[in-house]
Amino acid sequence: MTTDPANLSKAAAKAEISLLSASVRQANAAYHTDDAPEISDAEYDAMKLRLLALEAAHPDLAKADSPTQVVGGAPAEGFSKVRHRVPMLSLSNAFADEDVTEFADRIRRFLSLAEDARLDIVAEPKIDGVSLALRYEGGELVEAATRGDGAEGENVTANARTIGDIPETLTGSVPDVFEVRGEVYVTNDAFAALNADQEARGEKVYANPRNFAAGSLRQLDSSITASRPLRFFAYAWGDVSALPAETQSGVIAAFADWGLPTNPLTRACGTIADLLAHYRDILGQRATLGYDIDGVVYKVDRLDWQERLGFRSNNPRWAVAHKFPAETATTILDGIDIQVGRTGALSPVARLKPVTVGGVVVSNATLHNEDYIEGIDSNGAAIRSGGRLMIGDTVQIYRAGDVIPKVLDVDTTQPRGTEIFPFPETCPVCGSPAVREPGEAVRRCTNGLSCPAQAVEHLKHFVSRGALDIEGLGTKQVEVFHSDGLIAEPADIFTLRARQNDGEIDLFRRDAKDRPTNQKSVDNLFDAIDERRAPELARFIFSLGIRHVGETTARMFARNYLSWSAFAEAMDAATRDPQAREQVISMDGVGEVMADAVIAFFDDSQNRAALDRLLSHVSPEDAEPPATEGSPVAGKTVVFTGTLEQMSRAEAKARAESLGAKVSGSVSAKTDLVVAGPGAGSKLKKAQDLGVETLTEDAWLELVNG
DNA sequence: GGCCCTCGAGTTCA
DNA sequence: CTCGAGGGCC
Repeated sequence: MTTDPANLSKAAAKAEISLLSASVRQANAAYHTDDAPEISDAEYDAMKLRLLALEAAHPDLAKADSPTQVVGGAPAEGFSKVRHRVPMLSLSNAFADEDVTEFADRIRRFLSLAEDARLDIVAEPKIDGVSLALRYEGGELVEAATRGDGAEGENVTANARTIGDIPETLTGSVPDVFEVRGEVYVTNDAFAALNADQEARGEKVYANPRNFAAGSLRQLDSSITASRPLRFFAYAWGDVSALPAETQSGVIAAFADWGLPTNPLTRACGTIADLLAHYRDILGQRATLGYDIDGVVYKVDRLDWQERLGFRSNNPRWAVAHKFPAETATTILDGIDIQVGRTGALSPVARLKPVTVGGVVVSNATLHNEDYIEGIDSNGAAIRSGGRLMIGDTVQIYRAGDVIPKVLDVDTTQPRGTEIFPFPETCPVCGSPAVREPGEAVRRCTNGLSCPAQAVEHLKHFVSRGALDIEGLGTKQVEVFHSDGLIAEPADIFTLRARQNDGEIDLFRRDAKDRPTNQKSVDNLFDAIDERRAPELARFIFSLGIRHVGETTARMFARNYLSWSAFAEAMDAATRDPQAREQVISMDGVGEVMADAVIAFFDDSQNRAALDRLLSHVSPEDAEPPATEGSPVAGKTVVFTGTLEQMSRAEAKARAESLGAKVSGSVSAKTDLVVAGPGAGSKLKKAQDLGVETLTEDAWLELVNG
């Protein structure tokens, strides 16, 4: 029986506090380092509550370093994060047979293979579950992580250990470090039985097996995970010290030898015809497999080719997911609303009579733009048999990629709606004219940041994950702060603390929704804001919301100019000097449209004023120069021209950039190196005229391969 | 001028 | 996730 904290002597309280602090700290460490909690969450919570009570009764004994003072990361608040050493990327999709043929053609082109060269491809069912990365060291399971956003996932090791299919120890000769990747899923029978059980007990009912698997894997109490019949298939790998084979199929075979479950329908195919036949075979077995699949995954078998093919920004070039036709549903188009985006784009959204598609109730669907409602694409071709959408129409919808609801077609067997939706020619938020530039699909509000909708979307973009990523300042908070007049532009975010201290504003509102409800959360927010006063250069450039400048382009600018001042000066110069503008355009990946968008941004006095206000609170960090150690071409500007025989242009560019070189499209005095294959013309001549060093493809390969 | 690849900006629901 | 558009090559 525990004693009321207030009745304890000072000495007894002090002793208990020190004992509990040590236990809580130990539990924290055990949880974070190896994710094998030595005590249950309930015990942990009880200890922490007792500690809090003691400290409250004896404030003079509460130490600054008490575990109760540590913010974030406590087990009760969720899982610790795991950074993936090799990113967990998604796959590009194929829907039609032709997409698969194109996939193979693209690979042949990239590798410069003959059209009839043998290209073995492994096909396997795409399991509709949750991706999981399992790290084995010395053959022992040491860590399990969810995919998360691909770069960082959650540490669910304790839960993974409860899954029968996942071996604690691998058998046979396993490399020192081997990160196995695969899918956690649940069989349809088990899902139905357990969901019925959940319902009978009045607990959460899951919409579909995938959600069930995801929900089960993310239980904070791993005894709950243990009670769920989760299964696992291994099909890929991440960080490894060595590979057991030279082909995809060889590695999968090794997985099976090591005691990992692999999918029995995995097969290497020598021709596209084989591949498509296997696809149809799997599609035919779909209903009787006993677990959900949503397509077939194809991977290039040879690992040396996989390595050469490499990655696009978001997915590997050597794999594709051939998706099954999506499930559709029929409902009524009740109306169309217009949303105004960050760039002023007017986007129509369909309001639908709620309907279940693929286990989820859908009541909205994107309609993209004016033409889409009319039933035509950007070339004016019909995109559906029913023609223009009318309010009241019966429509067929599906979830693109099993996620985004879309209108597929009008059900013309049903009575048609009668009301035409007149697409507005003024902004529904601010009333300014909304114009559609000739040749463009989108109609935009012309009021810029003076339009409240654009202003608030701009703020949301500024704090979003790829931009400044301010914790505690999400979509909801930005909306409320904006409408309550606390922030009008990004700079205002950084004066919140000062204005609060001066009593100019009061963020703290116990009654208002989505406003901080206590001093602690206000302070946390201020701290999170202060943490972003020196943002990475790339994030800062992206956060400005310049048209055509997304995450990738911002990163490219940052890599190129390395500091904010260099970037700003270059853009500034380009507003006055046509030659400086040409220099911007000469960057690989930047053309006239992008360059002019950035230049126009810097040329606008309102933007400049807002930027100056922001820069009085924020100092972007200089970007890291690329890793140049041992690279013979670091920092050099390289141009490829002519036909490359041993590698594709894309491959050459990726390789050069990974060695710290800048790849440009045109030759100038700033060019250090021109790599010329056969058939090189004007660029080679210009290089020779300018006295720029030129290399043959062979010489280039020798240089970079050392 | 046309084709292919990539990026940006829009989107849903739990 | 998808569509439209920009950039670069042929």
